[in-house]
Amino acid sequence: MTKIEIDAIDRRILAILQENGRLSNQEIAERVNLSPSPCLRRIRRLEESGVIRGYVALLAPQKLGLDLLAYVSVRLEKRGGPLPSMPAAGGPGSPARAGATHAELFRAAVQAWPEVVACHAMTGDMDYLLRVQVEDMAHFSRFMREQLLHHPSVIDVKTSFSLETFKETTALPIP
Amino acid sequence: MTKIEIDAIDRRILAILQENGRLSNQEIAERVNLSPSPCLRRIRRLEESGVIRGYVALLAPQKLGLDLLAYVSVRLEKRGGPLPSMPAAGGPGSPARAGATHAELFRAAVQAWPEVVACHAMTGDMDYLLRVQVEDMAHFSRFMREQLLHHPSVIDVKTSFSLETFKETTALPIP
DNA sequence: CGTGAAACATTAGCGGC
DNA sequence: GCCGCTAATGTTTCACG
Repeated sequence: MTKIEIDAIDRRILAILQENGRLSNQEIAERVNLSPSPCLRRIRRLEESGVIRGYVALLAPQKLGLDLLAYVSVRLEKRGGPLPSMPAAGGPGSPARAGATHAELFRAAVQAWPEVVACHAMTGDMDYLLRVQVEDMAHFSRFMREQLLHHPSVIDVKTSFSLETFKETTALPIP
Repeated sequence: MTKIEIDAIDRRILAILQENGRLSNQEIAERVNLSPSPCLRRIRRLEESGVIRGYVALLAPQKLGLDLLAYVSVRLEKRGGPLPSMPAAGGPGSPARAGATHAELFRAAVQAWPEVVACHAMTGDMDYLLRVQVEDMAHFSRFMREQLLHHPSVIDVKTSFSLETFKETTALPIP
């Protein structure tokens, strides 16, 4: 987590790459009025410092048949863990660990569920907010029944469905 | 919105590009056991059909000083628009249009606010869910006062803050 | 689907401001 | 320190078998 100086040119480079991560270094260099080598040096510096976390392709959920997006608020059991003391419990491959708290177990489960594309601990009545992307209501129902509600740490859930998405960007407002 | 067939190799290509959108075509071709040209043809087809929406760089909010993430539920005025009938109201550059509904005005405002990185119409008590990314509580407070609560269509808001993000991926679960 | 060749892009080293 | 040039290397892309 090295501290890093970001000047006006760096900010322009970041703004460009947030919109199109596949532009060639030459193209970017032209747009920021630099020659290719210093431009590339800046990009590498931004990558190595972690300001640029990575490059990804964005897919269209509907084209893949992922027509249902839900936000699910979750409340967890607070006291102790579900396995108070089982020294050698769970064979290899079991996610359960002795001494694991409800929160730890829940977070590990969330990592393993591909339909959960985001999970935050939140202020307010509920403990976690999950963003869940699935094909349809049948899949959502199955996910709730067999995964989320089946999880021993989950006490309560509240779901809201997205009717329509009006804005959805990975581009952050660069200060 | 052309219908498109996606086979097992296409799915592997999509999975790879969702993780790293900057891999060379050669590298991808190797991983899916194809030579570069048919692999590139598949990628182009996925791009042109819209399954691949685009390529972006992902930035680290904290490295940019964007330390506060909030989810804001919004309820809108339902009846009529704020300008019931002003034939030529609003100079050039004004977003207000004669006959615009509250929902239309609100959505246009959301598009123009860079701190709002996502906006969905939702089921449940509230009409919209906004994801808001800002530097700190001072900026959030200013955004609420001067933008969101100042908007004529907004009746009521409820905010939850993210305490910690445990999962956050742009990678969709390919069915 | 695969091959090969031309066009293009990336990257390291070096000199100059 | 940061910029820009050059030259070698690697990658993309297209016509064709």
